Amino acid sequence: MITRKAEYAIIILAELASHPEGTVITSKAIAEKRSIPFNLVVQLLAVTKEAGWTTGTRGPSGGIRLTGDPAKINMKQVIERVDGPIGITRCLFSKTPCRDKTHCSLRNIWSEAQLAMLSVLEKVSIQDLADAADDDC
Amino acid sequence: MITRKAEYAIIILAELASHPEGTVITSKAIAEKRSIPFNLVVQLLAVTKEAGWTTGTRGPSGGIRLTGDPAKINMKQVIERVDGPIGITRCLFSKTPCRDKTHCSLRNIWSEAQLAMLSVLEKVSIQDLADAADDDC
DNA sequence: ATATAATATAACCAATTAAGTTACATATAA
DNA sequence: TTATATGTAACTTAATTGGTTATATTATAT
Repeated sequence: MITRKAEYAIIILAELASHPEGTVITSKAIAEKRSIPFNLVVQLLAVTKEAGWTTGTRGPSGGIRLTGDPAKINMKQVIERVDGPIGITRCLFSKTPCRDKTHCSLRNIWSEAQLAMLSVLEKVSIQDLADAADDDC
Repeated sequence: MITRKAEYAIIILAELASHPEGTVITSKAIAEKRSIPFNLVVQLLAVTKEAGWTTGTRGPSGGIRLTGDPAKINMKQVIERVDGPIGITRCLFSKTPCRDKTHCSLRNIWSEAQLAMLSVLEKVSIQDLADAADDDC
């Protein structure tokens, strides 16, 4: 399962993307605005920083901002950064050869199903999400 | 995540489907042939029985057989029976309205991604898997 | 300078879930 | 009537998830 943390990270990035460029927003403000536990925001910003997507400036009047283009960050990338490799079944994590032919063809199907899912998530960027927030629901 | 139990159930059903009609196979034989813990086979056969897909006859020379047409059982159905409702994110389980618009559009994307995955799993039947076991890998 | 507001980092914890086990009950063919 | 098979339920253990706590570090406003 895609964890809540990954979902939070996506929301945090979308929040940052919807802010005027050049301005910063504090972790606390993000946490309050998007109803995410403050400590988790901080924790996840460490991940996004590590990925090179965000930077923070400390001290009073400090805050967080995006470093790059949110149109170039897609949902799959964020999920993988936060949760690690994606696998809809345990089977897809193992690198050992198939146990038998049924198992092997099954693996191909898991793989196909997962690719179908990921192709959707790859197509949606953080920018898309920031834009969507303006549309009707 | 799709659990290993669901995967086992699929393998068990495929094994049953690849047996000559009218014959039975014991739980123990299935367990050994497919390298699934015997107790899990028994546990999962309770689920497939409940679903109306298998029946067992007890006593010596007893065993398990399919009740219906394996072409009419698809992978999604089996997964849902064993694991319960499928959801690639926690979000998709909740029935509460969206917290905000970003969250809402995000939910739509999760939903779309999940549907893409499920449409693959819906298309593959137990019969397909039993047939595939004969093909090359 | 220094107090304060902010990010940064790491370790910790409780609840849930996954995977498998154990124990026992029931039915039936030989 | 006994051995062989399925059926049912409760239990156990390890990993994961979601979140908390604690502490360190940095930079600005006064």
